Amino acid sequence: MHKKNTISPNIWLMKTEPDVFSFYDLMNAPGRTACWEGVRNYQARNFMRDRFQIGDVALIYHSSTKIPGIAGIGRVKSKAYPDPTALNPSSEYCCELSMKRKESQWVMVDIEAVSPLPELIPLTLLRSHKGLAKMALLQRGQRLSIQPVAADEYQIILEIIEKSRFFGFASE
DNA sequence: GCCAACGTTGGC
DNA sequence: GCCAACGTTGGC
Repeated sequence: MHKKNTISPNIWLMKTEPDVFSFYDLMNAPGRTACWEGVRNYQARNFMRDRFQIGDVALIYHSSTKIPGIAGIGRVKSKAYPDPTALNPSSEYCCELSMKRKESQWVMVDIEAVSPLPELIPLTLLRSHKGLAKMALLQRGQRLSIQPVAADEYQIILEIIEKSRFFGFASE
């Protein structure tokens, strides 16, 4: 039985548009680490603020692109801290409410690239796995940019990665 | 580019 | 606090 404790890391799925910032950009960032700025959804923010722990796993997902899917694995390197772009008038992430209150209403975390996948796991492949049917990402109309991933779902994803390492997705 | 489905806003 | 209108997300 899975027992929740402070040792086992949480697993998160974090969406990004690769045209804006891809997993490969993260790989090439100094220290392979970047701050995950620009999250502007309360539920996603609250996950970072209340639930993110250093050492948590982050599955980096590419959205709004030709082949959406999981591109790489990252790790949470910091606790949540205020996202300063909310207070930057020249940033596309500038936030009116934050400006009015003179305090960022948004948070971010530092994410480190751990390893790219042998190949991107397409959304279509995730959909084809029965064991992932309840995964948040796959639910109709799901748009949340930061989602918790269940331990058993993560295990299935790791198995998919292991298979693709040797055989590619042709084996699926 | 379309559009379904969602989150947010604001009038009442 | 309701809910219609609007804006956004994101697969296709």
